[in-house]
Amino acid sequence: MLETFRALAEPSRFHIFELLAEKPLPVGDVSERLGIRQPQASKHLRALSHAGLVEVRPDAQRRIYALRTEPLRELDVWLERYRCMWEEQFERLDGVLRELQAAPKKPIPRKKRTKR
Amino acid sequence: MLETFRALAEPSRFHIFELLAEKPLPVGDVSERLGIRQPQASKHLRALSHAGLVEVRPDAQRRIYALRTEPLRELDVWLERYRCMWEEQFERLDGVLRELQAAPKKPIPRKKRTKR
DNA sequence: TATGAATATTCCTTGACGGGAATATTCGTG
DNA sequence: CACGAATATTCCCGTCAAGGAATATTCATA
Repeated sequence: MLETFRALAEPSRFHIFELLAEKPLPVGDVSERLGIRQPQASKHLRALSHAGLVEVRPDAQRRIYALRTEPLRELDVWLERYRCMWEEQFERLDGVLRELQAAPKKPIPRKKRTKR
Repeated sequence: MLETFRALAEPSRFHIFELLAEKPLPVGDVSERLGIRQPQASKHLRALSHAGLVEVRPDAQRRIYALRTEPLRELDVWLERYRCMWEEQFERLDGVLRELQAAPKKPIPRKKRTKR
């Protein structure tokens, strides 16, 4: 879970991941389509692989990288716990705002920010 | 999206997020229950806030932090694109393995890893 | 308005990480 | 078995982020 987040938090890796969503690609194609150098592509792919987000299939000297969606399934399972809070969220936010604006118990502070 | 990943990739922040899933808490309680110092708690909460994952409600000198699930909704939307690949994934993985083991076109390499 | 509680911010140091360049490795082929 | 293509690894460097300690800020209250 944390590994998944860490891996996808990197812009290039996220980009690579989405690129591989179309279809599996060898390292060369990835580096070319991302506009990054081959070593970086290899590094990022290794990171993604370490996180279980991609899998490798050797093809001669090439290595075809393809998506692995299992970590995403875990992510989905984790999200499941929060789905029930989605509608509730709006109500609470709305409620809080309403409460704050309708009945300000505290007097308005006179100190003003002069930062800008 | 990237911000969400980056924020939750940090163990302490992930922990805080899950803690706040139970109920909103002031900074002191967060730092105490996480076993981290107050300044770090404030910092992490600021990061989470910057990522839109929590919201603040002032209460006297205290600040009550509560979950915001909207980024998770975005995450869910993003996941949507990959859900259709979940069953497909198993078939493909199975297919590749079957193909590799049934008809190895390439001769088995004689170089053996002596790493271990 | 001085005080204490709760929280935020700053400064500092250190370790992790990404990019660049060079080099090593793997693999098919002649 | 030497060579070239594709990829991986290593070394170096600059940056960024996290933790620790100290300090600043905010707020209610007496």
